[in-house]
Amino acid sequence: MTQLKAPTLTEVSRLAGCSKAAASAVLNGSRGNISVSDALRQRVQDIARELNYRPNYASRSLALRRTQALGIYIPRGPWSGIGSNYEGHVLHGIELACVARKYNLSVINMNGNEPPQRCLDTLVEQRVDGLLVLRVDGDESWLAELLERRDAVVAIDCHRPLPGLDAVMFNHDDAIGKAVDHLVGLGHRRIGYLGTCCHQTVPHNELRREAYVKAIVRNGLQLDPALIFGPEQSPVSVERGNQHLQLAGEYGAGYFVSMGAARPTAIVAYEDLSATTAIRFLADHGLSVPRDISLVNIEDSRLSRQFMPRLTTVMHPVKEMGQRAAELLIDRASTTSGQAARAGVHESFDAELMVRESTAPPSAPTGVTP
Amino acid sequence: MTQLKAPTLTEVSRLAGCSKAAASAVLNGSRGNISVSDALRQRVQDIARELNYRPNYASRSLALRRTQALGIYIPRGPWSGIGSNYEGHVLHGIELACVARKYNLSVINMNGNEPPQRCLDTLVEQRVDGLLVLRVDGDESWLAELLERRDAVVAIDCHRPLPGLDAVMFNHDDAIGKAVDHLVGLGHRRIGYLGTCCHQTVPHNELRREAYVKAIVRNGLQLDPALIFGPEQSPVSVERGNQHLQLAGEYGAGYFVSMGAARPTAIVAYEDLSATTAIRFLADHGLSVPRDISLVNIEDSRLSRQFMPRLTTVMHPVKEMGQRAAELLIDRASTTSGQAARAGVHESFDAELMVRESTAPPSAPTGVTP
DNA sequence: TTATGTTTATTAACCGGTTTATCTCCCGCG
DNA sequence: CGCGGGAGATAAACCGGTTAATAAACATAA
Repeated sequence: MTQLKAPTLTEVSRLAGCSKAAASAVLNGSRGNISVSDALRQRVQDIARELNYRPNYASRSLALRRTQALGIYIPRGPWSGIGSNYEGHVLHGIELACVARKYNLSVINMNGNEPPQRCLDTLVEQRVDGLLVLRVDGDESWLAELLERRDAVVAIDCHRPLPGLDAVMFNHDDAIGKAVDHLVGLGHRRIGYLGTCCHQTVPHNELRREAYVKAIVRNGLQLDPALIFGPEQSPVSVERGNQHLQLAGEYGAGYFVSMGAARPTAIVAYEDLSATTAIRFLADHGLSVPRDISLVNIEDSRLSRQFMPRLTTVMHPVKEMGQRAAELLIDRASTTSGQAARAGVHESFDAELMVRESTAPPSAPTGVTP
Repeated sequence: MTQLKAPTLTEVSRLAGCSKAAASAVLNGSRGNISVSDALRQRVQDIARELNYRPNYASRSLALRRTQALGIYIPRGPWSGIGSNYEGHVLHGIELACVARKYNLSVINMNGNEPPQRCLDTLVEQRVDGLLVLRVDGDESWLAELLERRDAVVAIDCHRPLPGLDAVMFNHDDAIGKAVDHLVGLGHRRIGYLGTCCHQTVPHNELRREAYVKAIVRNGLQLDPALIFGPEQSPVSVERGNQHLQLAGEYGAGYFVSMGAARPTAIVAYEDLSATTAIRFLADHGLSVPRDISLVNIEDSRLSRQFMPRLTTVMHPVKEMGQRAAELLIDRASTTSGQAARAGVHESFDAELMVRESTAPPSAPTGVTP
């Protein structure tokens, strides 16, 4: 069941006593050669307002070969899909850009319920003018087809630059760098990295680990591989899934605790679920954060801000990234230049350090031996 | 810029050597009187597959006067808009239903960036076949117009039954009842309610407070108005906004602490931001949860599960509610019965109690005097 | 006076599907 | 042989907009 029949342009023009073409020209700045007198213009506008006329979307899209809509594809990832802080902020940014440019947002996938191939369909069916793809990590073969077809696509958080693909990306070096610098500034010398324990490829983890290594070296510290917790140090092979971040926190904390006096005095932790689980584990083993060990978390959330202690966090401007991505996409979608070669714009976003309660100067002298 | 030209039905029919009508009938079970031979059917299907033909969405919508799309409107509320656990789960459920029924999801508003009147436009423009509206609380006058036009609308979490409006709703009585029963079962007799401190109407808060009163009475306990924290007990008039939930936690905890020995031995808290802030305040004043005071939280989130202590929570099946709402809407949108009088279906959802670490038997004898 | 332009429109052809009305076979039946 | 009827198709009219082609009216210039 649908509403009472909506007024059409034909009706408006009939009531205004003019042609459809004239009415059309009035109700949206026509790009053609049609011009209208002020009197007629006024008449059409009055009638349209009176009838509460709105152009039929399907018809307009059909005629214009343009939908003024963007699609968004959010694959299920190591995070919890939409509902996580990350996706929420990205969507907020995207929506801001869409509202500003009068675009609509069409959801293709929000929770991994649909295969990525559905993106292809959506574009071929011309439901949307362009596509935003979140978190391009593992297999991006399906993206290749989109790029080949010269569709408008922008990736948000693409783990490595893909030729010809526009993307907004995290500057992991900056984020981890700021975290490490902060800890070094507090006097820490033995800084651990608590990554994931998932054996499947999780690109962020690798990029962040590399960033950690760079930051340690840049600060003139001794790089100790034993201070890095990753899948190799995990006692159990963990599948990517709901629980793997918590398990990383637990196993990672266990790993560091088992080092005894050689354990790090500070930890950079991959994500807030890991970080908070780690803190709980440390507490269960008599270690208090930040008294006995400091911890910096990557990415922000309510959890980071509400936890006891509140987590010192380095966070990316996720909302702004979403907004920028949507702007890039709308630009690309509305560029008539058509088949021009793709440049592949890559924009990288720095992070911000939020100093809260989970970091403090090391309690013991910063030597290696107890 | 857009993709290489997509194949049209006309092209398919030309290559198959038949009419558009025949091709159309093959590629979607025609409801008309057109029948096609197996040979032609096969030929058309082969060609369509080869060309990777997909019907143009706008054209199809125009001809069918139906978009197979649902709109979702999420006003900015006391919660943080999308990105919160609540919205995330609702969306997940909605998406499940849409995928199952082959509907698309179009976003009208996710973060309060657009006024509700935009819903009207979207429906008049026939962008969507129906509308899901989240969290109908304060002013619902704009909804009246939609109902008048007999548009397909389903509300999710509507604070009170609106005549003629389909809705899925929280059963607050059940949720708060389970929370209070749990505490009573543990031996608590003085149970407080920590609501909001926002003077503006927040319907959930009122409904939950009423549910609290019913539950206390039902359990044969003495109803003590002093055990209810609401806007009247708040030292400061707080505007609805980002911080009001945290402030409620702080002021509410402060209020209960100030009661001295007469303070409740257990608290039912409105929301997890309030609950965790309250726990922090109590800790700052030497009161430990659950040792000195128990706390049950309403609604679940990562925060509830990761906090120390993990929060005992009563939670509604939000995902299922979203799913059911979308199903109701799709039913209503696809019912051709048209102008039939609106029944106004209301479905109420019970809650589940998750017992975790923030509740325990009261430490002191349960009398009123110290 | 005639050529030239400008303003103000209209007509009709799209866009790419769906569907109604119609038409032709071909078969069986009386 | 004549007729009804179903299977198998087609042509053309929609759906509701946009726009190229065109034309009428009028002013201006040569």
